[in-house]
Amino acid sequence: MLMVSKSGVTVSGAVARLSSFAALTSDDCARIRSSEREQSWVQRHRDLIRVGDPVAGPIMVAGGWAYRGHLLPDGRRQIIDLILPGEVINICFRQDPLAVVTITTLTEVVTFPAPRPDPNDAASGLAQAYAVSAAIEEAHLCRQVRRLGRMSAYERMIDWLLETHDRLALTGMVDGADFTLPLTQEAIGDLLGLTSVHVNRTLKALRDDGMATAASRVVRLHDRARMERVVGYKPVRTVQ
Amino acid sequence: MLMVSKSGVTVSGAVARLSSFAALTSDDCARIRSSEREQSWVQRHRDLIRVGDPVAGPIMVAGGWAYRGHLLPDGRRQIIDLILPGEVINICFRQDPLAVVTITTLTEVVTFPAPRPDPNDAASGLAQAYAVSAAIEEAHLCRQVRRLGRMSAYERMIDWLLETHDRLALTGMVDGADFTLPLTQEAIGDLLGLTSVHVNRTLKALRDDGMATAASRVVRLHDRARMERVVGYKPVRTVQ
DNA sequence: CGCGTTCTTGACTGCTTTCAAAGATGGTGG
DNA sequence: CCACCATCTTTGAAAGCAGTCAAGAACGCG
Repeated sequence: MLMVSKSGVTVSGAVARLSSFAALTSDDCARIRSSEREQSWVQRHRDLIRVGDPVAGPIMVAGGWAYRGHLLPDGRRQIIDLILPGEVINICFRQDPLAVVTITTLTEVVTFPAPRPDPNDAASGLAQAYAVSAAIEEAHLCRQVRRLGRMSAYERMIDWLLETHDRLALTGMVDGADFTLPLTQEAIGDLLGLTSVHVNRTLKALRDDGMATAASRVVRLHDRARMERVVGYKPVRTVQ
Repeated sequence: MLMVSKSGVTVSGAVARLSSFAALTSDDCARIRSSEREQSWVQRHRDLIRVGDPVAGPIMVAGGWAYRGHLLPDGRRQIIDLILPGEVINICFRQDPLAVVTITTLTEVVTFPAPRPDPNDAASGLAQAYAVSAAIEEAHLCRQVRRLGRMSAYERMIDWLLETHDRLALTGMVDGADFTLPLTQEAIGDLLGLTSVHVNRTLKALRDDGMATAASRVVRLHDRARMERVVGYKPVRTVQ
């Protein structure tokens, strides 16, 4: 009865991800599972949250892909970072905060309110899991800056594919070296600071080099070891 | 007796900055001022904090410039974001956290431990000020991604100069349209994802266009209005 | 089956890098 | 006070990576 979109995770994936960040009580897990009932569907290409909106509380993205992004006055779009199914957004440590950045869906998305941790216990498992999740999000932001500032198109693509595979693995959304990637080449370009034309050429180069293929929404990493070597890849550390 | 480096702020600037984020009690301010006594000096080009180091508590950078950065295996350097005098680093909401990124000094730097907020009162003025500070830091990260991903060298330079002027103004470190910028053109390049040669050319273009000059460590914004128009500049909102 | 979106490829342009070398600057010691 | 040296800035010429423009092919949805 509780269905998620095609690119969705079961809530189990999301719980597994948070559990790997901090020890959740069985009550925590139960609260997450029960809030699944309050889920809402959002069409693709819709704003989930706009800059300046009040931040109501943490939100679980149960299924579908979204992004934090920025539109320049002349129409150029930059995708700041992706939000993958099973990840939690709107984690915030300020009182009565306002959103700093707009979040937009790339696919149809299913969300539900994630349980708020006990405000009197900042050390609770749930609060810690959210804090770690936020820290990892920030680490991904740093990686994104590094990618855009100092890597060639070829390196950016490799680094990002590896990172995305690892992130999806946390919620069990990979199948060996394969994963589903519901992004157009234009969206990939807006993420990696390239044109869609050059994304296409770069993917072709990766294919010709036998490193990875991306066809009909499925990515396969053929030679992960070599990809890691080319960009000096290190997974985002678990930061405690 | 308590001296700071040439590019330093008085602690008053740092207190003013935090006070603009949340209402600090006079006790908070007194605690900040009194911790100034525990200050330490760090030479330029030294790591203040290394990836994986345990995070002891918030640290005030009372004087000097530093950066969060990443070194690629082949020596390329990316400056993720700058840390300006009067800003607080190591703000963290995890239990027993480890540093996610290395922080390195660009100039001689003076730091002292910033007071820890009451762990039982997440709504205290100090805790809120730190939380807002961290949120603004993240907003700057997003701006940085946008700059690197979708702006030309010319636009990046303008956008960054405007942002830096605004950030320095929070601690009273600007003199009208002027401010001191203790960075080499190579460091600016590592920040903006450019070579030092192209930084030089870009600054020349800005000078020729009558927008801004940067000579002997002093930047002057000659035509802020036009600079803002060129890049569609909006200051980082106060995010509550 | 038809239409809009997305992908693919070619040819050409141009912004930024690379390589190189000369000039300015600033700090240090004689 | 000045010579000297390292560092930083400035400029030119040439190469290259990625962007732009354009058009045809493939795909997917109704």
